Amino acid sequence: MTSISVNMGYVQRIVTIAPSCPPLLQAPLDVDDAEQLAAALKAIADPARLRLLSLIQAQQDHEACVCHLTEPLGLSQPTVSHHLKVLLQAGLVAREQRGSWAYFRVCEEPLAALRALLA
Amino acid sequence: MTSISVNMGYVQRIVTIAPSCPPLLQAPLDVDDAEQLAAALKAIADPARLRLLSLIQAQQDHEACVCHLTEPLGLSQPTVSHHLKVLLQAGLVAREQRGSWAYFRVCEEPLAALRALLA
DNA sequence: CCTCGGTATCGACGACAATCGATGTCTCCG
DNA sequence: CGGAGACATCGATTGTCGTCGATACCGAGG
Repeated sequence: MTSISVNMGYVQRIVTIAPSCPPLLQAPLDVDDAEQLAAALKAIADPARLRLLSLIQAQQDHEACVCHLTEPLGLSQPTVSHHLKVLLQAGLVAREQRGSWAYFRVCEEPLAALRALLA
Repeated sequence: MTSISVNMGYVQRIVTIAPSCPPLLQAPLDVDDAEQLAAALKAIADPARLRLLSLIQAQQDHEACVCHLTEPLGLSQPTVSHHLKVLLQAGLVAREQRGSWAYFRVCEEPLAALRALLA
């Protein structure tokens, strides 16, 4: 089962794209599957979040803390933190606290699952 | 070259995802590439539009006119027309007028291009 | 403890997008 | 040419989202 958490408005909740959810063009999507897939896609349909994923992956060791991301992104620290939260609750990044710093890594599995559902 | 038209706000414009645009996790995305990719993703990050693509593809002959889509979608005709316009300008569907009816077909190439960029 | 620095949350604001009813446009057909 | 039907556009409304400054939280080090 492919599990993807998504962001529904500002009320965050966890959903699961069931194994029965067919690829987009292979069978008519029911209402629930469409909403879940759309929510997952919304999590990455933002230039700041796409650049965040790309920037994190571009670091050596493929991880970064917030203070290394605000300046290359050109966004304020609260805004970066907000986008990381969206990505975190979408399951697209993982967070690890080490001392005072929070390190983020990209999770590639949900991205691969999304790719598969676009077929 | 992979050409994808996208919807920027309500001002529609055509952009091209250049061949130099690297897959998301293989090199840091520059600002323009990120905006274009996000705009293309936004076109499909909507449950109504995902269901539209799915519904059109589920018809025999893989095409449908608007009047066959409003009822299974549960949306008004102007709303369906609006979503089809977004998909049309994103290059994700093609429109063909035959008599009084407008037939829409899914374009699979842009979807494949999007999948490739998520790697 | 108390401060300091990194990060998250809050509240507000402005922009955008999904939806609909009303209306316009175009095509076919009598 | 005039009516009917299919579809697009317009205008208005409502909800959502990206952004930031201010502030709260929290671990580390003196």
